[in-house]
Amino acid sequence: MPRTFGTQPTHMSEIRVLIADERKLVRQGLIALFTTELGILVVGDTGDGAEAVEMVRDKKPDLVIMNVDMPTLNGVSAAARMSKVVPSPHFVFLTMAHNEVQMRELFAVGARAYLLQSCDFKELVVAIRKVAAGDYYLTGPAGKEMVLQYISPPAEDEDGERLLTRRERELARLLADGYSTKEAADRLGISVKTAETHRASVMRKLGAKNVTDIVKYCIRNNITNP
Amino acid sequence: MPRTFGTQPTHMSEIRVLIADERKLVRQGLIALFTTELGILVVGDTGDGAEAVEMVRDKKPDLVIMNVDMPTLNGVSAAARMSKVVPSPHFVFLTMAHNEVQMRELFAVGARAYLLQSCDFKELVVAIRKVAAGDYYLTGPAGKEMVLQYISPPAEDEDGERLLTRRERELARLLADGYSTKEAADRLGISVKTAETHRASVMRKLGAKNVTDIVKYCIRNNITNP
DNA sequence: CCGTAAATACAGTATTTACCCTATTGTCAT
DNA sequence: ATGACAATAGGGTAAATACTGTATTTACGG
Repeated sequence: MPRTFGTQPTHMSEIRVLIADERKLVRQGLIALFTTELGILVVGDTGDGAEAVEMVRDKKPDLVIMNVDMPTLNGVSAAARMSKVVPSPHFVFLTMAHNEVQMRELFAVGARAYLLQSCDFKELVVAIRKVAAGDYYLTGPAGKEMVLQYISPPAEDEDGERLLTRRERELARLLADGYSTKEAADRLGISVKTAETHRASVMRKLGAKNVTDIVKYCIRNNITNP
Repeated sequence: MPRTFGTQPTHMSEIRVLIADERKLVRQGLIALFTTELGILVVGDTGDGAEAVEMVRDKKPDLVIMNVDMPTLNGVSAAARMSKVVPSPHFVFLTMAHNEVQMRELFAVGARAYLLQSCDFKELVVAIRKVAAGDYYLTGPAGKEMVLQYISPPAEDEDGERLLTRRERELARLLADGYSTKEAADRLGISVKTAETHRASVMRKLGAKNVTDIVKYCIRNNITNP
């Protein structure tokens, strides 16, 4: 296991943590909480997905605490990028609302822990220690035995929910957040034409007749808020 | 002003704050941050809107820091209920993403401050002190001069729902139901041009930038379902 | 009854977007 | 290598929307 070498002259070295959450207030709050927690060191924090990838390269954290609901770069794709960095970190995901589909995706891209933001800080610490020890952690209601079920099968889609690709979902989210196709294209750094293609795919796959349907789909699936 | 009596034998008494956010992790983080901030005392925290109302009654905070995106009881209606408590607190709202319409609604129900969760903790402290001093605070991009514009004239009626005329509301509903402007016009038996006028009025009144905002407004106000 | 404001209705024109195609590249598993 | 699929992008036409006006109807206080 790559995790068992590199930073363990004394096997009681601190767990190096990177915090990725678009809400600075939340990051600051977590940092404040971690200062009282021995054995866990926050080596960096960022509100931007792309920057998070950079910081993983520079700071080489043992694990990344990431908010799933990051509009600039969603958890799934951000995690996928970070996984490519040489000493790849583990991932602890925080989510607003439990979402079965989302959870499957996250474990598919290498998540080690999945926690609700409504959880207690103590629980987060427990999760971090477990993950740092090479273990998995799933929040209460979702049983631990579920983990194995999630990490192995890529979770095929029969609900008609996970048929969206990464890019399609990112676009759908931006559209639901009120951005026009053009604005969304700018945000994603792609051509308007490409964004239109993705949008068309989203609408075809969801059976959406217009943007309104996309908005409602995203609200129903906790991808965005009304 | 009701705020100037009750808890100020020494006018340097602490500002009593109640934190209402569904995410316990965030509440704990804020509490940790506030412990280092002199003059601000967190008298309670809750993740439930209804409980928040109770706590306002019991703890009599000077102000309530509330997350707008609470599913159990949304910010607008929660604030409306709390305002009815005898020494009614001021409100500092935290939001995930800036939303013009939402902001109007919040100031209509008595908001004193409106901040993004991506703001710095220092900014939150500034906002709190301003509000405690009887002032208003609006996050950076939204100019301060906007405040007066929002607090005095907007929101004619209590619910903020009847600021739309009959026709405008009918159209908004159809749009939120997924009909195009043209289809909605047909349904209402009016010209597309007229429908466009109504739609423009709706968007102006709600501060909606596009149809997406209208959809969300209708969902928030139970005019349609997601 | 009358004046005024608001609501409702509609038009023309310029610009933007949606929506239909096709097409290339890279990745990945068979 | 080959087929499947994701991601990228362009072209062209119809549709939607923005912007700027105007006219009729309704509501209401003086």
